[in-house]
This record gives sequence, C-alpha cells and structure tokens, in this order.
Amino acid sequence: MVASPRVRFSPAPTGYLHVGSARSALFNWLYARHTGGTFIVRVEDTDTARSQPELTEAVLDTLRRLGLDWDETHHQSDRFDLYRVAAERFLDEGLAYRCDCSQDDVKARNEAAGGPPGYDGHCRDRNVQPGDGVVVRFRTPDEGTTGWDDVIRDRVEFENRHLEDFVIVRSNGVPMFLLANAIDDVDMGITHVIRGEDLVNTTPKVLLLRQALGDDEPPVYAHLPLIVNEARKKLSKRRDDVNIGDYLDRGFLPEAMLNYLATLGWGAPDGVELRPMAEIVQLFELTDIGKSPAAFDLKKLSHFNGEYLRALPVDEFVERVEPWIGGPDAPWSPDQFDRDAFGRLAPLVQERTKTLDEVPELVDWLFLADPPEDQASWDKEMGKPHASAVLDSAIAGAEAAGEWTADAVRALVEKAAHDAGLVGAEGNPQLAKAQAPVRVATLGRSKGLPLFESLELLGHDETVRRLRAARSRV
RNA sequence: GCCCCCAUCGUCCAGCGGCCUAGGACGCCUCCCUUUCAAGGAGGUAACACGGGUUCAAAUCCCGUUGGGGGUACCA
Repeated sequence: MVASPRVRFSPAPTGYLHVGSARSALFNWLYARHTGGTFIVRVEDTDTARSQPELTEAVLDTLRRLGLDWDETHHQSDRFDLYRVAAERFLDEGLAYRCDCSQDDVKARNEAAGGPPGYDGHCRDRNVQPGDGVVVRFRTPDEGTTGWDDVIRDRVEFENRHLEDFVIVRSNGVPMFLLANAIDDVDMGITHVIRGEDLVNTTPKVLLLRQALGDDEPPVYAHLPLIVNEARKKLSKRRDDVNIGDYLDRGFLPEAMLNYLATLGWGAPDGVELRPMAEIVQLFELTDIGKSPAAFDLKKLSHFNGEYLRALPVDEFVERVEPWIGGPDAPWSPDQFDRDAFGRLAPLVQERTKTLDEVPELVDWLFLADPPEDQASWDKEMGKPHASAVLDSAIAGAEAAGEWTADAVRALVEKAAHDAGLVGAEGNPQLAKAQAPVRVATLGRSKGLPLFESLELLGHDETVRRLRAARSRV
C-alpha cells in the first residue's frame, strides 16, 4: 500500500517570506491537503552565523497570515548531533574525508591549472587530521551518472564526474545543508520533494548522500518553474518586491495572494483561474504543473484582489479595512474617525478598491478637516470658464436647501448646470460637467466616490463652508 | 567556461498527432451604461522562436540552431 504523502517546506531564516518561497510552500501545502498527507515545516537553519530565532519567526508568521497551516515543525539546529554522527560514519567508511584547503588555495590551484571552478579533490588521499580550518568533504563518484525522474521535468541526469567533493561539515563543526537535508528527508519519511528549480543541481548530491545513508527509495521530486520578474530574471530581493508580508501590509488579501500564486505554474483543468482555495485543493495535481518560468504580474494580482474584495460581504470588508482606517496608521487620529459614517460609504468604497491601502484616500475628505487637495484636479476644473458660475449656483442652492439628502444635492447640481449654461441640445443639464468643480471644491479630487451621496454625509454646513472657501480662491 | 533547465498572445494558463482559420484570463483599445472614478455589459488587439526530420496529418513527437533562465560557497 502507498504511504500517505509527507511533504515539507524548508525555509531558511531570512527574516521574511519570499514570493517564490511562498509559492513553494503553497504547492507543498496544496499537495498535502489534496492527498490527505502531512505538511511539514522544517526550518533549515544550519548556518549558525546567520540564523536567529526572530528571523525564523518572521517567516513562520507570514505563513500563518497566509493561512498555510502545517502539521509538524522541525528545526535543523535541534538535530546537529544526528548529522555529526552520520558524518563520522562517512569518515569511518571512507565515504568522506577531511580537507584543510582554504577557499583561496582551491581557487588558486584551479586558476593555475586553467581548470573549471570547484573543488579539485586535492585532499582525497592526504589523510588530513582534525584541526583548525578542516572541513569534511563527501567523496563523489568519478564515473557513472546520478539522476531521477522528476514529476515536472521528466528524466534529469548528471554525470558524477561533474559533481565536486562538496563540504558536508564546516570547519567549525557545523553541518552543511545538503547533509542535513538528505538525512532529514530520509529520517522524516519525506515522500515528495516539491521545491524551486533553482535547487535541481543540488539534487544529485543529495541523492548520493542518501545512497551513502543506505536509503534505497528516494522521494518523488517535483522541481517547480521559477517565478521571474518583467525582465525574466529570478525574483530577487534587491531588484524586486519579494516580501509577501509587504504585500499583505499593502492590503492584498491572503486568499487573493494564494489564488494568484496558484496560477503561477499551475492551471486547473477547466481553465478557471479565480476560485476558492477549497476548489484548488481539490483540483491540484503535481502533474498539471508546467515547466517554464512564470512572470509575477502585479496587475493581475491586483485584479484578483479586487475581485476578492468585491466578493466580500460589506461588514467583512469593513472589518478587513479596519487597520488602514481605524488604527494608528490611518492618516487621521482615531477620534476623527467615524465608524458609522464609514459604514455608510463602505459599499461605494468596496466597489472601487483593488488594495486596502487605497481606502484612506477615498474617504479622507470625510475625516480630515482640510482634506488633501489634488493640484492637477483643481487646475483643470477651476480653470474652466463655467467653474465660478457653477460654484455660485451650488452655494446658493445649498444654502436654500431643505432636507439635506443625496437627492437634494443632485437637484442643486442640476440647477447649477442650468445656471452655468451647461445644458445639452435637448435642454438637459450636463451633470458630468457641473459636478466636477463641486467635487473638487468639496472632496479635493476630480475622481472618487459618487458626489451626491458623499456630500449628504459630509453634511450641509461643511459642504457650504468648503464651497465658499473654494469659490473665494477661483 | 562548465553543468542543468526552458521555449504558444506583452503576461499567466489551455492545447498532450487530426476537433486549431490556436481557446480562456490579466493588460491594452473601442463602444454601451453612467454625477467623476470604478464596477458591469458588448466588441477588438495580440502568439505556436527558427531549421530540419518522423507522419496521410505536428503547436503537439525527434534532432539541431537560436534565444532565455538557473546553478557553479565552509548560503539555502
């Protein structure tokens, strides 16, 4: 019988979750959930010089924010003894040897010999004894090939002679990731290794290590196509926005993020891209993953996010925006914020936002005494010949208004259109033109929420005040 | 340099020998709706890198070329 799949996501403690890593985590998670298997998070923190608990925690935290829950947690730093024992055994069995060459030595010899970079096997038979600056290297075969049947890439093979004798234990006694990786995959019974294509070339080394460990049943490997930027280069920390946490902070919803990431390299058989995670879990198959690199498209992600945002029940939408409008990061102080007023605008806001961080500027005119004024909007609308006539009429209309409702505002703008001569061929008011100066005067921009409803909420007095103030400057 | 991989619209995904005058999605353009902006509706734009095979038939299989990418650490 086939054992239940066990897959692992192996982040290095970098301090943030990378877009590419998140996609790897997602695909592992999808496979585990699809098959009823086990999703393991194994922190590969063998680099003691760089690893810090906070950095690891930041990565795990983002995984949690995304909703990628896991079943087991392991830290390689807890398992060093296991790796050291194995290294000792390799040494005893002649599968590994000590080496005291410095990196400079190796490099110098390669250059002198005009040979390719990489370790040249200098210490293979020198019987180097333990000491300062001494590492342990794994002896790779000189002949033959090492390969595997990749679910995504079919057969991949390397000639052993191209595999250098790589370091498995550093000179400070700390094991290297290849050793830890091989041992853990065997020890933890990992059945499927799903990871980025940038790791293919380490696979033969791990396979060799597994053989040395006595393992005769390697896992199924699935090397995912890379996620690249517009320039078709692997996403990098320097050039690109790769921090998933940043995206979440900008107001991309975790579910939209995951849905989008799922479309990078994978496609549902029916071609439907935008769909609930539950369906993706159900449909996900490793065999449906493509092999060519996929570009990260922010526009498409934004579209997905907008779809998810609009699909939310209004009160949940309000709940989700809370951090952007009701907290310390909002452009206004908490006492300036009126939750009920926002609630009335919410449906209109929801329809117009692609990311949650856009929300404040859609409603700032309501909560700020002097809302930001868009200079370009002002110049354009107030510079038109009819601007002052419209404003004069609007002020008069607002002052004379009875009950202050959206309909009342509409009526006043219609009248302003007539008064300013903004009428169509059939004598109908040109609302689009007439509302523009009023909008800029009161809401600060030529684009935004529907004017009539907005002014109803702004209130009669404040509306008049802003209209007057604007008029005096035209 | 060496090793490994990839190759369908600008981008993502479909196509796994005939159903392809290549389909869907994002973007972009046009129109409709409309108090702005969105949203929505209707259209449109745009691709099988090239060259050889194999086959009655190739986007689909094979080889080569070209192009692109990844790796080449006492990082993972």
